[in-house]
Amino acid sequence: MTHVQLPDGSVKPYPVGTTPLTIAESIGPRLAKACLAAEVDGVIVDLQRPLPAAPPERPLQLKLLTERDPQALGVMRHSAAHVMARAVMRLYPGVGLAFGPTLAHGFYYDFDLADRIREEDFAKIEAEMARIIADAEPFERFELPRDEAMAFCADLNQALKVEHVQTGLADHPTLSFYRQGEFADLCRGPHIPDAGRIKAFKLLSVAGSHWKGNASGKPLQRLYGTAWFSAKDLAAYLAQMEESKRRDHRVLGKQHGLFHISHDVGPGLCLWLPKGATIRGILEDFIKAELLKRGYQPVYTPHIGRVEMYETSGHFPYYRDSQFAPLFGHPAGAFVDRWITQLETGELTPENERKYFEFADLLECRVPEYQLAAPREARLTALKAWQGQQERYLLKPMNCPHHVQIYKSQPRSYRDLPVRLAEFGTVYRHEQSGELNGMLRVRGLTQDDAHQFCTPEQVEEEFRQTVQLVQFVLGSLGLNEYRVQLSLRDPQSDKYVGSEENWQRAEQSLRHVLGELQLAFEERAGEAAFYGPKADFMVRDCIGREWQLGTVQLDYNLPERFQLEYIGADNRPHRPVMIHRAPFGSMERFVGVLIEHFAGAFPLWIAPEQARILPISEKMQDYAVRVEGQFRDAGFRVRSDLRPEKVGYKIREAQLELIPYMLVVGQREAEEGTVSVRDRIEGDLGSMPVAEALTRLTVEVKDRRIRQTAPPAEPVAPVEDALGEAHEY
RNA sequence: GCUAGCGUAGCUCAACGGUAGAGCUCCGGUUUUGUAAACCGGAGGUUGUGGGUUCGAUUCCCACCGCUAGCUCCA
Repeated sequence: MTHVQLPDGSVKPYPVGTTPLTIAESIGPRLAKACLAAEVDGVIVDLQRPLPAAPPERPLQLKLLTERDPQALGVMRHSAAHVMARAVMRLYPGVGLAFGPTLAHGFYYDFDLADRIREEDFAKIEAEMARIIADAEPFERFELPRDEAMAFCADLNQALKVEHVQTGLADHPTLSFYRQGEFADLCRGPHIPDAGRIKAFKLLSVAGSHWKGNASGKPLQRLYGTAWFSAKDLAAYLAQMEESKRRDHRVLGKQHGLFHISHDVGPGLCLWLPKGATIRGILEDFIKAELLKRGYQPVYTPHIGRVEMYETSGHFPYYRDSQFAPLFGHPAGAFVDRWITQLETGELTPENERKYFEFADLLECRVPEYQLAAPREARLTALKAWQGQQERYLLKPMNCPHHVQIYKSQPRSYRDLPVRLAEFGTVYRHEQSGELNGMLRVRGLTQDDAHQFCTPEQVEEEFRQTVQLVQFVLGSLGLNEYRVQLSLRDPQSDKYVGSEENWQRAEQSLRHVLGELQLAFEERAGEAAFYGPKADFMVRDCIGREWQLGTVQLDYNLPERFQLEYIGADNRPHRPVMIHRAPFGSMERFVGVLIEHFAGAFPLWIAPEQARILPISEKMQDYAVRVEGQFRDAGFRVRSDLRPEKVGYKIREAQLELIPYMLVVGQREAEEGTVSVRDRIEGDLGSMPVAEALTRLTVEVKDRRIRQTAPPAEPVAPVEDALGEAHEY
């Protein structure tokens, strides 16, 4: 017998091998019909999956999943991926199947296919899918031992699946498959009972991908789709995608003159236009004031630094590929650099080496110690010695080494700690061209950076305060929904530096403080920086999209590498701990996210132009200018629209420019000393004395009030990790 | 960087082998205006760059630059 406990708490016995479906039927036919899958002890399974034995004192926890459960949505989408693959196989015979997992809002399937799938082809694939769904054939699970499974995949001509059974699933003695009509696929499942349960779906896009996500792996075509339990849900999702498009910061940034990326300056290099710069300046002032209150000290550091310093920090060797090339003082600098690299990797043939040697002379790079007959190590030493004597600078990819030098510039006592050095530091990173995206991913960015140097005992308190700062900062901008990701190292990987002990200590501290602050956080292995673990703030915007913004990182490593010290109470030198943190992340990215979050309609305290004075006719110009002066004197960013246009035209324009307040002034206002206030959200608020309007706006700024122009519809919720590692097979 | 698609006036788009067009913006004029668009006129282009095919290229081909989506990456 097995014992099953339902969500209402009741425990009932059933014969072993009973399926969730049978149980559902025993409860009621309507439920049985509505069920899509079941959750047994937290694991989602097929309705037809026999239940294992369980004693009455530890019954199986069974939850029957219907359309109301988000997990069921994930299961259905995975089935939709199978349906799509089946349709593609019918239309493109010989297609190879890779993986087809679910996503937060849909699914994809990777295909190995010589023909190019284009968006024009979607209609016919969707039509084929619709046929398959109309047939409503069941998904049937079956299992095979490894050898048979491999032979089965080979028979189906699915080479990638065979490879995956051999490699990724090497430790699985038996493998499961799902069959649906003529279509069978290696798959962990689970699936919905039959394809007829897919009520609304749509193919979204096609793009390239690689086998097993490896950039050098076999190129595949990835077909993206989404599926829902009702046409209404699908429509809501598509509407949200439209909304994302409407909020695109690149479009709004251009429209409202916030920033510009010029072909002539270079890709990924952001030009802040006056309005964008105003927004950034306000945010910077806001942070600076906050840092002052919290004991930070401002510093400024140069945009370049010696390569050797970044070799010490580890950034240069680790991130070489995504940095701008070093600036060499000697014309042969880059040449010698390549020479060294080739010598080190053994790529250099004796003949080429002779050429290098001759060419070096032409470039007036004289290395007398370099002997072609000498051992390789000696030749390398000679070249490196030459290189060491030359000027070699790096555009700074990180601020930390510079701040470390400031820490080191004087002896430090434990009484001085924590030392908190803050700088809006601009850094340059040569991001891959395909990664660039408006302000969200750029090659030159300014971090609202700071480095805190503290004693090991102070780490937790310092970390706590820093997390609270990030919370305060995000909250001030109306970004109140976020989750914290605790990014830890991948114990398998060798990309991390530093001792095991320090890593454990650092990870433990972060975990402890986050727990204490009662912050919901999830741990992610393999996401840490190479020098330490970090807490990343994943912020949800008003239409439900997540952005990684602020970050707080713990670092026991750089202090080690740079031999940082402070004198302790025992009068002996000790090693401090560093915290790297940036509440916004980068100004570029943060402002980009804010543009999308507010759809360009910034709250009054941030808006580049807070109010515009609109005289009814040219006769009221003098009064308009006088009012403008009064607002400007009170610290507002205002201007007057003195063009000889009708007021309706001026209002329309100001409204489209998302100016928070319009102050209409005509004959009446001029006589009474009032302004007619128009709010961009509420519309006409009527006339009021200038002083009253000033107070109104002043309060709104002081409270940093956030009023959305158009409160967006309830975001379509993502299905989180519905099937975990389902794509593994 | 990879795969695919795309680069036409300041912006949004049309023309797709045969003299490059519209709306908005901009400029000039008329109108002196009361809460989302007054009217008239004008200017604006080496069709991303460089080659090639052709009598003729914005259109077809190649290379480069850039943009977009996705992949990979993100200190």
